[in-house]
Amino acid sequence: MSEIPKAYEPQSVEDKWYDFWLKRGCFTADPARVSDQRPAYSIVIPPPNVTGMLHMGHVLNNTIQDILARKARMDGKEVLWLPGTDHAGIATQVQVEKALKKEEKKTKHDLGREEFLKRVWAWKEEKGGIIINQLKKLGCSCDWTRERFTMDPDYVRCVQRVFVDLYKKGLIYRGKRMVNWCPATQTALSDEEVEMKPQKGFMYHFRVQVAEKDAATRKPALQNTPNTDDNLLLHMQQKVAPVPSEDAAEKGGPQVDSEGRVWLTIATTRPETIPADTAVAVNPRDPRYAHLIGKHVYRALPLDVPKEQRIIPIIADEHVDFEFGTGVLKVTPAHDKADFEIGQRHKLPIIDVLTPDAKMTAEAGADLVGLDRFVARKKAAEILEAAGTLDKAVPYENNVGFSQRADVPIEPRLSEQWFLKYPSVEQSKACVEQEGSAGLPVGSLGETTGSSRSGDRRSGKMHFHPQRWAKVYDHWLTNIQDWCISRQLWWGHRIPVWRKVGSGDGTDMKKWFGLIDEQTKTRGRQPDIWCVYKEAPGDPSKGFFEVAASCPDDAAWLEREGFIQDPDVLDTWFSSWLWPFATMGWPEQTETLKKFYPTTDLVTGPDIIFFWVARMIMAGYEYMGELPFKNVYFTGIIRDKQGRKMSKTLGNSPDPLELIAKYGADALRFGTMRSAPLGQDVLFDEKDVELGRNFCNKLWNACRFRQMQGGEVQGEINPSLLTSDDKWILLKLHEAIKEITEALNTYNFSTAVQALYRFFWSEYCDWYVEASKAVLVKQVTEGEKLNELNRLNQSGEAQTPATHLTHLTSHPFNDSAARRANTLAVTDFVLSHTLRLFHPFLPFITEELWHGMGYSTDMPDGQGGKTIMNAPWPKPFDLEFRDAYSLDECYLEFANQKYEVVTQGRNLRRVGNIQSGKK
RNA sequence: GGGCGCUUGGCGCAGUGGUAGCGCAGCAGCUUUACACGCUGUGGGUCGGGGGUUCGAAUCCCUCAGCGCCCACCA
Repeated sequence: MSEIPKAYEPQSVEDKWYDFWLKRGCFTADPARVSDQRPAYSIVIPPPNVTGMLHMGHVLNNTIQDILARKARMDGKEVLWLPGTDHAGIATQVQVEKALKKEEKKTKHDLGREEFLKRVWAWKEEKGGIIINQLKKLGCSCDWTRERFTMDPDYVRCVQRVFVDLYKKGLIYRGKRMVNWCPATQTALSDEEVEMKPQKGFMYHFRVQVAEKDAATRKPALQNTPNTDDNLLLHMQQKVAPVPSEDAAEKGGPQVDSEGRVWLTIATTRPETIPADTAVAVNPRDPRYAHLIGKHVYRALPLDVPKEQRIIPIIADEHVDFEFGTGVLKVTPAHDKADFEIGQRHKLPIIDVLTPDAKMTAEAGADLVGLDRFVARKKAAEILEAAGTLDKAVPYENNVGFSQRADVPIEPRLSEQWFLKYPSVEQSKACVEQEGSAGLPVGSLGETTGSSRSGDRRSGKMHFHPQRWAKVYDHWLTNIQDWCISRQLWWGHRIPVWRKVGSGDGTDMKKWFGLIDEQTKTRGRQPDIWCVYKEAPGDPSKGFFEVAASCPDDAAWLEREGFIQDPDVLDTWFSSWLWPFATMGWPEQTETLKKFYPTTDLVTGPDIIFFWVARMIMAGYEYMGELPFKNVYFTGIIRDKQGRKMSKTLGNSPDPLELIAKYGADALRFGTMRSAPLGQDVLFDEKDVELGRNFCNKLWNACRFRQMQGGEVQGEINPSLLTSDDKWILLKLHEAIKEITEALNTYNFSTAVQALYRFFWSEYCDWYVEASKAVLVKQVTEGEKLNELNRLNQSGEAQTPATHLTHLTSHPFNDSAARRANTLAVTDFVLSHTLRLFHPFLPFITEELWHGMGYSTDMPDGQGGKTIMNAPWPKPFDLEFRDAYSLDECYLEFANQKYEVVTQGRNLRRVGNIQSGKK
C-alpha cells in the first residue's frame, strides 16, 4: 500500500469486496452454528415490489438493516438477513397492462387470463432481478441463497393452507357488502388502500316536492320518532344533542309554494346519484320535518320516468345531522356506505346507477346513461337547473376517498367479496409494549445494557421504536374492521375455493363429502381441504358445494368433477403477512424456523403499520403461537429538501444508483444515516451524500498518513511511554466505543453517526493526528522550541489550534525511537478500532482499508480476522494508564501548560500549569 | 371531530434542568510535508408567543399560535 491514491475511489473497490464477501459465504446463515455461545440474530427484509426500482426509502430502510446485521455479526451472532421480493398484485398488473397497451395496443382481455399471466411472469423474469442487484450495490449483506418470492410454489402452498385453515375456522367468509371499488383497476380494495383527499366541488341545493297533499300541516315533533334499537344505539354512540339548536330550527324547513305544494330542499355533492335515491331522510327529532315523516316525495331524477314512478318515502334516521346542510338527506343505498346502512335499517330498495368503470347505467335515465360519473354530475345539475328545482350550487370542499394505487376517487359499491375476520387480535394487541406501561426494558439496577435490544423476555413483549407508534397500532386494533381480501385481478394468489351446484339432501352430499374424506385419509395429511354446503335461500335442497383446498392435487380432481374455481385473487398483503415464517419453511418445523424464528428486528416505514406490521403480528400468533419479531424500528419517510414526499410525478426522487456511481455506496449510506433522526421524517439533500463522500475521504487519508509513517503494524503499546496526547485519544476512543455501542443497542442511529463523526474528525484527525506529528514528523531542537514558545507567549496566541502544535513539540520523548514506535502503536490501535466501529455504516471502505493497513492479522486486543466482517465489535478497553489518568484530568500538554480540548468547539482551554499542577 | 409529531443562527438538524452546538452556506486567510472531498480564523441565535415551577428552563408544567402527518360514514 505504498502508493495509495490521494483520494478514495469507491468505484474501484466496491464490486471487488462484494464479490469477496459472497465467495466466502460471509452472508450465509447456518442454523447448525447457532448455540449458546453463538446466538441467532435474524431479520426479514420488507420485500420490495418485484418489478420495482430502488428509491431513497429503500436506501434508508436497508442501510439500517445492514447496519444491524453487520453489527450483530461482529457481536459474534449467527446472522440471518432473509431477502426476497413481493409480487405486488395491483402494482405489477397495472405495469404490465400499460406496457401491453403501449406496445401491442391490447388489453388483458384480448389475451385472456392464461396468456396474460404468462406475460406477467415474463415481465417478472425480466425485471425481477433489478432491485435485488441494486440492493447488492448498496452493500446489503443478505443471505442471497435464501431469496424468496411471494409467489414461489412453496409460498403459494403456505398462502393456500392459511386460507383453508381460516376458512375452516369460519374466519374467512363471503359476503355482499359495501366495499371500496376502484373504477380504474376495477377491483375491490381494503379500507387501508383508500386515501382521503380534499376535493373541490359544489354543494348543490335542489328541491323535491312532497307527494301528499296534506303535507303543509305541522304535527308536534318527537311523536313520530321510531324508537328502534338502532336509533337508540346511534343516539348513544353519536351523542346527538336531543334537540336541534335554535339556530338550526330557525333555518330551512319545508317550503310551501303559492299553489300549496310542499317542497324540501336537499344538499348534495353528488347530484348524478339522484336517480339511485330510494328515500329522503330527516332526523326524527327535527321539529322542522317531523310532520313529514312517513310521507313521500317525488325523486327529482330521472325526468324521463313518470313522476308517479319516482315516489320515495321520507324516513326518520338518527344518522341525519340537522345542523348540516338543510337537515334533509338523500338516501342512496347503492352509492354511499352510510346510506347503505340507513337502507338496511329501513329495508329500502337498492338502485345501482353506476357501471364497474363508473359510468351511468340506463337506470340513471336517458339524459345521463353512458356518461362518466363526473360528466354526469354536471349534467345532472344542468337538468335540475333547467327544471327549476336547483336552488343554488355553492363551491364546496370535502374529503373524498382515493384509490391509493390508481389515484382516482373510489366508489362505494355493493359487491360480493371475501372477508377475513382477523385472528389472534387480543394477543396481538397485548404483546406490544405501550408507553408508560409496566415492564419497560429498564431494569431495577438501572442497567440498559442491550435489554431493549433483545426484547424483554420477562413480559414477552414486543417493542416499537419509537414507541409512540404503539399507540397508533393499538388504536387500529381496537377499531379493527373485517378485511376485504379478494381482488378482481388476475396477478396474484388465486382464491383456492371451488364451487359446484348440487343438492343438499341426497346423493351429492354423500358423494362430495365422502370423496373429500377419502382424499384426506389416503394422503394422510392435515385437513387442508374443507367443504361446506350452502343452501339456496328458501330451498334447503338446492344450493351449492363450496370447497376450499390447498393441495394442487385437489384442484385437478375438483375441476374434473365440474367444480369451478373462484375467479378472484387475494390481496397482496394476504401473502406478505405470512412473510416471517413462510420464508423459513413453514409449515415444516425446519431448523431455520427453530433457530431463527421469532426474528429479532423488523425495520420498516410507519406507513405500512396496518398493511403489514399489524397483520404479521396476528399471523405470527395464529400460526407460530409467538410474536414474529421482538423489535420494530420505524424509519422516517424520506422527503425532498422542501419537505415534499418523493414521487415519480414530481421527479424529485433521486436515483440511488446514480448517487452511488457519483459518490460511492458508503457515502450514500453515511449521508442518509446522518440525516435520519430517530423516527422523524428525513429531508433528503444531495449535500448529505457529498458530506458522506468527504468523510470517507478523510478516513482514507487518515490511514494514508499512517501508511506514510512506514513500519509494520505496531502491536504492543507501552503504557509507560504514553504521552498526554496518547492518553487523551485513548480515553476518547474508549468513550466513543461506549457511546456508539449504546446508541446502536437502542436504535439511536443518528446519535451513533454523530459520535463517529465527532470522534474521528474532531478528536482523532483534528487533534491527535496533528499532535502526533510532533513525534512522528517534526524534529525540533530545544532552541527552536524556546523561540516558538516565547513568540507565542508574547503574541498571546496561546490558544492555538491543532496544526500549530506541529511546530512546537513539547513532548519529552520526541526524539526517541521507542517513543515513535509507541505513537505508531497507539495510532494503529485507534485506527483498527475505528475501522471496526465504522464497518456497519461504511462496509466497503473499511474492508478495503482493513486489508490495506494490514489489520487482518491479530490486533493488540488479540482478536482479528481475514475480513473485517469477522472482526469483533470493539469493546471498551482497559489500559494501565487509566489508573493514573482519570477522565477528569486528561488533558493535552502544550507549552508547559495543560489544555482541555473542547472538541465540539475545537477550542483549547487552558486549565492549568503542568509544573504547579494547579488547575 | 380525535390522536400524534414539529417549531433552536440564512438552510437542514443535535441538544430533556446548570455558561447555546453540528453540517451546509457566508466572510477573512492558507501551495502547513494525510486530505482543497482539506486546514485556520471569524460573523451570525432574547432556542415560535405568553404564563408557571425552580437558586437556575431550549430542556419540566399550563396555554396560545403556525406547520405537518395519521385516524374518523357529515350528505
